Amino acid sequence: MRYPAEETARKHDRIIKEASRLFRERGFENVTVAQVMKAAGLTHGAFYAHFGSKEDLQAAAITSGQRFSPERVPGGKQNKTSYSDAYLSPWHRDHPGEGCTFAALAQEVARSKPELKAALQQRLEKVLADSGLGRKEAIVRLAAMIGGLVLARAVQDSKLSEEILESVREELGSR
Amino acid sequence: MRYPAEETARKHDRIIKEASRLFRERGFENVTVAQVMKAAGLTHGAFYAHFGSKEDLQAAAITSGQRFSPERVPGGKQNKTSYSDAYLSPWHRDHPGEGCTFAALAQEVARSKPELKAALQQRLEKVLADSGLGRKEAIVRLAAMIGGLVLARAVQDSKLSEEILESVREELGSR
DNA sequence: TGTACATCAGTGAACGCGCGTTCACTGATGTAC
DNA sequence: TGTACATCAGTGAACGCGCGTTCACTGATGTAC
Repeated sequence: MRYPAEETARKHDRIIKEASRLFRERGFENVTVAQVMKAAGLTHGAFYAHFGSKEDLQAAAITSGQRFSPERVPGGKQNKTSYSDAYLSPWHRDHPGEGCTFAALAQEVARSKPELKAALQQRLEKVLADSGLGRKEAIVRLAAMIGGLVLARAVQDSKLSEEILESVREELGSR
Repeated sequence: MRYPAEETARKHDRIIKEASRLFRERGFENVTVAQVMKAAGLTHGAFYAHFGSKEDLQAAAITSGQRFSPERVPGGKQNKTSYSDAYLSPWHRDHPGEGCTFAALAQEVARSKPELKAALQQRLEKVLADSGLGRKEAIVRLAAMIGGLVLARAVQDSKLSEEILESVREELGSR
């Protein structure tokens, strides 16, 4: 049946939001269209009323997914914690679904079609512009944070994981 | 039919080598068992005479895959180019199959079973030990290199990609 | 040293399952008159 | 304002394809005697 236009738009946003979360959590390949739709409270058949393909949804998730913010980290609302400290926190490591898109999906994007790379690039340019730092410094600091977080997530031993986070935290803090 | 033991061992190594290359190039999920076996000059049915499952092969590829080395970069044999300059070269960016395992597969490993994380961790410890640097400095530099390379691979515009590589290269060079 | 037999890497067909996508159908909304 | 009809988001079954894995079979190798 037909639904009010406003309600449809809300559902559309919900699909993107849930997709963005699930994709970061498990990667594009490990999330099915049906899972996204279920998380959005719909059935999978309705998906194609909103997007042309799963790949279109991936692009929308990269473009419109919410940004990582230190305020999301528990205890991070007090402005004691710097951006890099929040980024390299155990909480961020353990919650990729609520975290940085680059640290979660960049490698998959690197193997994907130009459209996805373009979406990620646009997001990156925004992050660099909003950093309040010089362009080169913003790039270098972001690279270190991403590399550190990715490594911390990929090792088994939590001691080593903490050591990685702390090493990069210290390095970026002492400037 | 039965084959000489030595020949079988050579085939086993070839499977791991080709898998390691293909996995880094396209990611675990985008490489099929049949493709690996074909690259190794065999048919897919023989795979289970060598490995218990695709996941076992992933672990073997991480453990035994060849390391990235500056000598593999064209023009990198002359010791003019430092490790970080070779790592952050356009050649490395464009040849993930011959490149760093962490920059190619760490995000997928982060979402995988403990066995894969353990394999990656072992590899990481070896890299850190062989770096000839202090532990903290080795971690920080590696994180920056990985993050830089991953970003450079994930954007669409080659100008931006070069800018990322150069920014991190400069940063790591000036020490 | 020679002979009989067990082993096992390899082949290629087949199985089973999951996933992206399609499709016939529904019925409230929005529009034309 | 009221009525008739077209629209289209949503449902759930079904399709088609690819992939990991299994299996019956082959035949040279390696072993037991």
